[in-house]
Amino acid sequence: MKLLVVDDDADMLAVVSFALRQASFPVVTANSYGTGLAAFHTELPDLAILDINLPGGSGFELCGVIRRESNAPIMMLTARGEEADLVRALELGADDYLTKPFSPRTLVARVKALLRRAGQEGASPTRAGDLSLDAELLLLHIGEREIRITPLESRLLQLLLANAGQVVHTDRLLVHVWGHRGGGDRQLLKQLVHRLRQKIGDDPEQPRWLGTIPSVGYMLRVTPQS
Amino acid sequence: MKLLVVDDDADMLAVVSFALRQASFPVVTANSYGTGLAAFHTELPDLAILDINLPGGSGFELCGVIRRESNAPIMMLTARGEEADLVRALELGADDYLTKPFSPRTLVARVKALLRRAGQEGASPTRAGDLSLDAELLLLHIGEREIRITPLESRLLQLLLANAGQVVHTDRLLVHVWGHRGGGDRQLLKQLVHRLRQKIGDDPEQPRWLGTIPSVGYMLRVTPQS
DNA sequence: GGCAGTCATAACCGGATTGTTACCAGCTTG
DNA sequence: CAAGCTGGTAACAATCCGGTTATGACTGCC
Repeated sequence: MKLLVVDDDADMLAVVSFALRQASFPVVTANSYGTGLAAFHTELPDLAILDINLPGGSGFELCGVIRRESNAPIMMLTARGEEADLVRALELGADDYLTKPFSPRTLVARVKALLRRAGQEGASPTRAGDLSLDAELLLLHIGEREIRITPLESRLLQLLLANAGQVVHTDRLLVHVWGHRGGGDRQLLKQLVHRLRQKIGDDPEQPRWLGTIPSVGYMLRVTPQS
Repeated sequence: MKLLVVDDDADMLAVVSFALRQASFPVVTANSYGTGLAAFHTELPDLAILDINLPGGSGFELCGVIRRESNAPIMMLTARGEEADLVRALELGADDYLTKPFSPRTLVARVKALLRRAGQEGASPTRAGDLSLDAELLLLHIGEREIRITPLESRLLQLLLANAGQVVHTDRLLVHVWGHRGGGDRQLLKQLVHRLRQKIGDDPEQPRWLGTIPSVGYMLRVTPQS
């Protein structure tokens, strides 16, 4: 669970991130079109909050680009009296908007509403590289292939995809997939990874997708292995 | 695709329904808590628009009740300066709100955004592919065939048809058909699906219509199985 | 009462999914 | 080198899940 906030106004950025962090959301920020898009790619947030006026390109364009790559909910921030623009944003794929000024409490409530809705409908496939996961249908797409996976494998992939290209620590995987904290259950994870690797045809020695980082965790590779 | 609008103000009701009908949405209306809830049960709309002040019970309560039974998007209508209440509504499960006065264009845009998000745009409630259901007469048409079905089977098909081509989660089916929340009664669903499959002559191994998605739910296939 | 239709409940089966145990190989460390 | 860690693999057991069948309660109808 991670949120991205893009705004060129430093004060606004501070206020918004503070409110969200108070509500215990991890927040990533950016202050321009370029850095915002880059942050979206590297951080893969679960929700994006975009200002309309951005250096380097409008929030509309950013909204459109993000929507083409992802189904993460998008919330637009705007000044008063730009209703026409708002309609345009919603048609571009934004999910909600707030007119400045707004209360932090409202912001948090609407963010929660968007996340709850997005989470319910897991119909939105998450993707990274040539992998695309449909957590609800329990389907994994690898290029042309379509592979049926189990609920546990889906949960595993969910976390790995959300942190594609980054190492995910063993303990985090255990907590996310099984819920219980603490060690002792590494064996389950070994099995799960092993079965998943077999299913997608991955070689642990030369992993194309599921890389092992000894004594740390696993990582989903996004760049085709050189 | 059907929308429900609940408001005790006749003028508001007229304006809203007119705007939505202009955008070619079928609209059902109600003017109180009781009639609203009843209409929701009988009409099974894909989206509900609720005023906060209703005779017979507040829009909040109605929102909560609906959310407990369905995942249909809910939009709240409210007068200015009730922000605290809005937060409450969003926490209760509402997905969006509009403050009066609002422009019809905004209303339609936000309704569309909600529907797109819910992934139900274009779904037709009573027919899909070569299936067509008459819930009143309890008749199911498959191509040329006409099959008599039971009330429970009708309710099952209703939800599946409304989400044709999409997986419908077991819990949602249970809630829709029997009304109980929570699991434990998967057995009933097994039976119901089994009898229905027998009736329409469907093979669970190679389902032409009623597909099983293990550990998720059932799905009505719209594309003739290759 | 007899009958047919509907629905709830339970039991059983086979396959899929998941948990458990064991063993092996490689690496680090003392 | 031995001990102890790691991760990969295999085999097996327990459990879950959906399909099937059987049975009984309940209803409305003749």
